[in-house]
Amino acid sequence: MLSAESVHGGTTAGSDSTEKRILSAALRLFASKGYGAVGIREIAQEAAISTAALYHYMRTKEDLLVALMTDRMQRIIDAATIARDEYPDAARRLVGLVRVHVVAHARFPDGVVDNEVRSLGPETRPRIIALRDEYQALWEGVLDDGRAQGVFELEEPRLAKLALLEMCNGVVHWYSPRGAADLDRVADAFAGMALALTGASRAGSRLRLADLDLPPASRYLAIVTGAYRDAI
Amino acid sequence: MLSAESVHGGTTAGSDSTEKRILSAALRLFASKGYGAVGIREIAQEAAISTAALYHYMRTKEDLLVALMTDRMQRIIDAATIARDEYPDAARRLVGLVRVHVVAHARFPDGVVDNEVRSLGPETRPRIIALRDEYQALWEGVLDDGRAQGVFELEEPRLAKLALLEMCNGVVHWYSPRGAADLDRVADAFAGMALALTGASRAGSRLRLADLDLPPASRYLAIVTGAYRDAI
DNA sequence: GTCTATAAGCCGATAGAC
DNA sequence: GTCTATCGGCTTATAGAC
Repeated sequence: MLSAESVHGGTTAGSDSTEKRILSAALRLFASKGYGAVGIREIAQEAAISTAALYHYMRTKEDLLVALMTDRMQRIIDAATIARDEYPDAARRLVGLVRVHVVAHARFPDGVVDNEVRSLGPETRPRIIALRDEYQALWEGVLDDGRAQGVFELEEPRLAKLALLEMCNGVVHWYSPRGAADLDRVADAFAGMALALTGASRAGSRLRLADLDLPPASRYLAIVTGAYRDAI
Repeated sequence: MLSAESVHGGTTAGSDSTEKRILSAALRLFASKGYGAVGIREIAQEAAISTAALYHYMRTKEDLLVALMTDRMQRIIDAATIARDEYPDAARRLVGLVRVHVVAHARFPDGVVDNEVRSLGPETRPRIIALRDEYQALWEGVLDDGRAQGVFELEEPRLAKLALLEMCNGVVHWYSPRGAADLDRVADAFAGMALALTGASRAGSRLRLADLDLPPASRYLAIVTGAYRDAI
């Protein structure tokens, strides 16, 4: 049966396992057309098997969605945690979270997680919501720390968290790849806007991305591709 | 046949016209479940008519979506234009756009416009995209003016526009009404964050919402409810 | 594990009576 | 303008052979 772990690769290089082909096809289709608009025939055809064979790997179509969402959430939580823990200060931590989120959403179809929670039934929804809350807690923690340290100036940290996340989520709606340099540009522009939005400052003057002496954007690309290794 | 104008009321108070009931039911269902997940039987039942009668008012299900999206886009363009033209300076204009957008998205199911463009066919999509571009041009104009006036500090105004719009769109995903005072609080928090994100400043110091001496939030609520009068 | 065949029901849309 | 009845096709999911 499908599970988050089973998304990871493990077959000999060259030909993907049937399971991985199914998950890959489903993710691609769900992301582009929406869960409700994708039929299992379509998934089966894209994975080059029959619809009946599909049911050897999954119990219901919704299981497929849950497996994909769980996998994506766990991967981005992993990547975000790594990025956060690389620095102790809230400003650099925030930049890490933004860069990871933007890069992950631009390079992988992670938008399904944000958009398809409503497609989940009452039994599966709470599990995904819990993962989403875990991820949001990461952001909330950084914002609260930054406020306590006097780095951020936020009147409504909870609303700021939601604003930042939605602003970064939006990337999936308009970003289309134009090379790695372009992705870096977008990720850094968003990191800069996040610093501005949170009112980040040091010694009374506005803190900009360039002031933080961070490693090049490729560092964050590496974190994301690491956490998404063998991802579908 | 359905059109944006026909959404406006005109019947004697008390009982809505069949047309309005249909549009109202469709909008509510599309917004909560997504266009693809809603059947015409469901719309018909919610509007208390048969599916056949539905086809007296529309040609296809997609027509229904197009009519709703066109209506919403035109209304928010109207409201945003009014809010923008109340002040000549870019900072107050930006605050007006943000407040109108947040209030409209929180009080009306305007999220369909943002989320369902992918459900449109190749014939209807360009018409909605054109309206969306018109609305975005309003935002872009304010950002460009503010930059020219030295009020905003933006390295990537086009990305800033997208970030601001997505951040405001996100309100539909988490906002649930807790009274008018709460909506004002959210709208003003977002206006403040927009000023911060754009690096708004005057005489070298950061420009905050309170510095702008704007009328109470009810003014923007009035603009929105005016533009959305008789809206479904 | 994968197939063909099919069940049971919903899909958008239409015919034709009133 | 609204109805009942229905078309052809698609939906999720299953039975049973191999």
